Amino acid sequence: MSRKRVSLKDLANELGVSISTVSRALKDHYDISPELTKKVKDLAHAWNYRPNPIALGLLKQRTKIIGVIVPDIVTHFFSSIFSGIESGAKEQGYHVIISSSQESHAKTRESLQNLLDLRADGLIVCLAQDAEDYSDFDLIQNSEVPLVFFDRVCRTEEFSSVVIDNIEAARELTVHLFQNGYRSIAHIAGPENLNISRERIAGYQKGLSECGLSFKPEHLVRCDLSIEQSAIVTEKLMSQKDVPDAIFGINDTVIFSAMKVLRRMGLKVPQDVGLVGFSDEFHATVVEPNLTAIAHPTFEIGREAIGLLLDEINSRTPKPAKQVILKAKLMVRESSSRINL
Amino acid sequence: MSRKRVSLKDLANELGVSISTVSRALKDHYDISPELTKKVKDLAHAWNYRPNPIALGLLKQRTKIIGVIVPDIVTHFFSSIFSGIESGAKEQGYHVIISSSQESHAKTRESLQNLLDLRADGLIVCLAQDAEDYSDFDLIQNSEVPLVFFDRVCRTEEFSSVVIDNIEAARELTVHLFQNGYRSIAHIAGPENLNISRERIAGYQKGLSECGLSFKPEHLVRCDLSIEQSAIVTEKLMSQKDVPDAIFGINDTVIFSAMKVLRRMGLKVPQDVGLVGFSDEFHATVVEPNLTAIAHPTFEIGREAIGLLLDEINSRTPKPAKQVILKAKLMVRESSSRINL
DNA sequence: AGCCTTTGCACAAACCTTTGCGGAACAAAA
DNA sequence: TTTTGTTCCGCAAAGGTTTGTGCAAAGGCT
Repeated sequence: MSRKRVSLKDLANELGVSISTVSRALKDHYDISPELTKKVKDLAHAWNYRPNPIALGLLKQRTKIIGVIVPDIVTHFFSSIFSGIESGAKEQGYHVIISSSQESHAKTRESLQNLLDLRADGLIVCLAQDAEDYSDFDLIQNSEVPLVFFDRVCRTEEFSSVVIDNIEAARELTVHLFQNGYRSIAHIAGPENLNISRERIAGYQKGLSECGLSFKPEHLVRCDLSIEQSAIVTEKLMSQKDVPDAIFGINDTVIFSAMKVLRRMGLKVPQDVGLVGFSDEFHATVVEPNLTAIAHPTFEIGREAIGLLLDEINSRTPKPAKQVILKAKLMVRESSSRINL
Repeated sequence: MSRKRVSLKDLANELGVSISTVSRALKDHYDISPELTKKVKDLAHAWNYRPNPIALGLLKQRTKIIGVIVPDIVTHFFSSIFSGIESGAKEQGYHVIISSSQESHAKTRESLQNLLDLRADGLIVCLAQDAEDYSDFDLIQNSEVPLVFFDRVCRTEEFSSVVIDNIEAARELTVHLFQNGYRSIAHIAGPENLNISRERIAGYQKGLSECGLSFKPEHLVRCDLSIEQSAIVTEKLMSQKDVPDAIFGINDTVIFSAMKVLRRMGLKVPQDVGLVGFSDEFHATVVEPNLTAIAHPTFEIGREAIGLLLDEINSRTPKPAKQVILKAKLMVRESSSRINL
C-alpha cells in the first residue's frame, strides 16, 4: 500500500482534475458530474484517503480535541469520571487529552497553558489540592475557550461546573451514624481551600446539630489527603481524652488509612468505631468490613461535564455558566451498622 | 486582553515587517538585527504570542500527539501504566490521547483508525481481551506510524513491546505456594488468545513440575476476567472432589472475587486456602488479608513503552522491533503464609 | 569611481483543506 | 449570429508556520 498518507492533491494528480473538484466530489457537491464523482470516490477508497484533520483544524480554527486536567489519574474516582468524559466525547467525534496535575496547582497552570497552546476546543478541570489563587483562569476567560469544572471547583459564576451535593451528603452520613447509635462523631477533613472540604464540614456540622450533638473542634481534624497524614491524624483523633466512636472521612484514602490504624490499635469496625466516608462502589466493597459510603456517581459526573462543555462549544453565543448538582447516594454497608450486631 | 489568538501575521502587521522576519526574530536568527529582534520579542511577549502547533503540525507533518489504547482505563493497573506514559510524554512535549477499548477488539480497531486519521505521531496499545485477528495492525505497518504494545501483545517481530516475564513470575508464585505448604494448587486463567494467559499457565505448569506436583486439568479453569465469572469458576473449583488448597489467580479481579467466594463458603485465607495472584501494590494491601502477589512495575511499564515509542519516532530510519521484558517482583504478604501461623 | 561582500530584510512555496467566484464549453432560445 | 442559460470544473484565498532564495542598501576595498 501507500507509504505516505494520501492527500487531495494526490488524488487530483492521478485523475487529472483539480484539488477543489476532488474535494467537492467527495462530498457530493452538485457541481460535479455523477460520473466524475464516482471515479473520485472509487480512487479515494482504493487509496484509503482520509481527510487531514490538522489542515481542517487550521482552516476551521478548531481541533476536535478537548483537554482534561485531573489531580491524579491513578485513582478509581478520577479514572471513572474520565471514562464518562471519554464516552461522551467519542460519541461526538472529539478526542480527549488527559493531563495529570499530581495535585499541584503549578502543574495545573502548566497544563492549562499547554492545552490552550494546542488550541484545544474546550477544557474540563478538577482543581489541585493546593489551588488557592484562581487568577490563572483569567487566561481561559480571555481566550474564549469553554471550560467546565467538576468536583473541586472555583469561580462558579464564570465557569460551568458539575458537583455533587456535598452538604446534603455529609449531613446524611452524619445522621446515619447517629441513627446507628454513634454519639461521638469525628471528621477527617481536607485542605481548607477546597470547596469539597468546606462543604462536607458544613454538612457534618449540620448533621450534628440536627441530631442534637454538639460540634467539638477537637473532633475535626484536617489532612492533606495522603495516606501518611491520614494515619497520623487518625491516631491523634483516637488518642484524645474525648475519644470518638465514629469517624467520617472525606474520601477513600483517608478512610482506608484510618481503617488500618484502627485495626493496629486493636479496635473493631463497626463495633468499637463506626467508619463512613465518600468513596466509590469498587473500593468500598473490596475492603473488610465493607464500607458504608456516599457513592459518587462518577460516570455521570463525567457525562454531565462533557455534555455541558460540548454545549458551550457548539453554541455560537457565549452561554451563562451553569451549575449541575448531582445527587449522591448513601450506600449502607457493614462499617457503620453497630445496631444489627 | 486579546480575544483572538495572535499570529505571526498580527505581529508583523503591527511592526510593519514581514511574517518571516518575525518568525526568524523569535528564534534569534542571525539575519535579523538585534534591535528588531528585541522589538519583536517584546511585542510577542506583550501580546502573549504562542506558536500555533496546528500550523506547525501541518508543515512538519507531525502532531506531537501520541495515542494510547487500553482495554479499560478504570483499573489501577492501566491507569498507573498510563501515568508512566504521560510523565514520559510530557517531558518531551508530547500530548497523550487516551482511548478505551472496553475490552473490545472492534473498538480497538476503531480507535486505531481514529488515531491514525488524526495523524498521531505514535501509538501505544494493549490488546483487548477478545483480540484474535491481528491483521488490523497491517494498517499501522503500512502507515509507518510507530507502535508499541505492552502487557497484552502480538506480532512482536514487527512491533516493539514491553511485558513482564510472565512465565518466570507464575513459576515463582507456584513454587512459593509449595514452599508454604500448599500441595494442591489451582489456577484461574484468562482467555486463550491472550499471551498473558498462555504464559502464566506455562509458568504455573513449570512451577508444578519443579515442585514434583502433577498438573491436574481440573485445577485449571478459565474465565473472562469479569467479577461474575471469577466467582462462578471459583465455586466450581472449590466444589470438586479433589478440592485445591491454594488458588493462583491471573489478576486482581479474579483474586478479589475468589476471596469473597471463599469467605462466603466459610473458608479462611490463608489457613484453609492460600491465595496468590498478579496485582499491584495498592489493591494487594487494601484487602484483608493482604494479598501475596506479583507486583507489576506499572509505572515502569509505562515509562518503558513511551521511551521505546519516542525512540522510534525520533529515529529517521525505521528501527527493528525491540522487546523489553521487565522483572516483576513477588511481594509476600499474608494470603499465602500458612507456615508462620 | 567601480566592484565585492556583508547586512538585513521580503517573497514565495509548502503543508492540506474548504469554498466563493469566475469562466469555458455547450446547448437552446431569440 | 447573438444572447441566455446550464453544466462542470479550475483558480485563488485563507488558516499559521518555516525556510530557501532573492534583493536592496551599505560598507570596504582597490
